[in-house]
Amino acid sequence: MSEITTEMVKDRINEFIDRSKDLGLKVTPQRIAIYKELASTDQHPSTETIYKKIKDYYPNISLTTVYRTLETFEKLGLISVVNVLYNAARYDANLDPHNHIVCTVCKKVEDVYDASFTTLDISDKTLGDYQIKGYSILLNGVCKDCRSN
Amino acid sequence: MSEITTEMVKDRINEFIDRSKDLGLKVTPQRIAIYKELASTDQHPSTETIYKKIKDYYPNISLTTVYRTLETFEKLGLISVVNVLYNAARYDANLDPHNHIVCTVCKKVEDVYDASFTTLDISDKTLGDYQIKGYSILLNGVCKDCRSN
DNA sequence: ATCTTTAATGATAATGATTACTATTTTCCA
DNA sequence: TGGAAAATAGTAATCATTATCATTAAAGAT
Repeated sequence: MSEITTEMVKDRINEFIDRSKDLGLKVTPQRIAIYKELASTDQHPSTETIYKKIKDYYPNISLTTVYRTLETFEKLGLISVVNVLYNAARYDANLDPHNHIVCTVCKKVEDVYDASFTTLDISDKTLGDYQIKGYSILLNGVCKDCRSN
Repeated sequence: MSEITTEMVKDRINEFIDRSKDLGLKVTPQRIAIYKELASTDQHPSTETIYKKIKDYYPNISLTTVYRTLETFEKLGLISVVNVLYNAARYDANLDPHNHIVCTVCKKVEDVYDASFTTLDISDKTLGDYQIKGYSILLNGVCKDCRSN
């Protein structure tokens, strides 16, 4: 939670290698480096950020490889994307309290009106160095259209 | 909630015009068109989608204008962005249940471990045509660094 | 109604993020 | 060890967004 020790990272890399073998993924130095960078931080880095870090000690790794590898890891559930809807900004003129559900396949977003999601008490709560302004809940699933294909 | 009637849209456009005047925003046909498109749908469209819709009846509107205008509206609170973190994919190797807080200024993302956010009961719930797989809560605020600048 | 100031727009270029393509290299199992 | 299949590197192409700047239009003052 607070500190990520080198021991913890080692363990997670070993787990990662085992899971890769189970999944039939080839274990390459690039993949280990990419997983290691991600497992060593709680900063939720972008592809570019990970790429730059690795470049320091693995100068000829390709940016394309980092993109492809993160996508592969994500599809297999080895890592997760913080922001599923990272492709393009999506807007909403409806300012009433509500939340959203996104189809993880086609990225369609629909409104969700559900009291149990709009009554979370975060009033005046302070987390770390943040004064919380609000929150949004994003449910995820696969829509009917995408299930039938 | 279910239907957006032309009456409702008219009302919202009138509100929009009033609020624009209050805010010192010039009321242009482009801005009305953009607001109208957004107020007429619950589809959470992208900039490009809005642009294409308007093109049909306003062929020489500029894509740049749509980008600029949506940003302006958002900054003034006339509309909202569904996905604050739309700039680039952000990854996480930590698969333990937790949530995130994002600084709306610098887009930094930090982990939040708070039982009240990880115990939402959505098990087996079905919403519309979705089978819910999971959910994520994104708190938002302004971090210490960004507040002091 | 016209003038004037100032903001908004349109067109295009530039940048940033991501994906496609392909020849070469590497993993890993027989 | 040898070879099939998968992964990588490098580059080009595409998609989303932002910057620039000359032109146009909104809105208050005359």
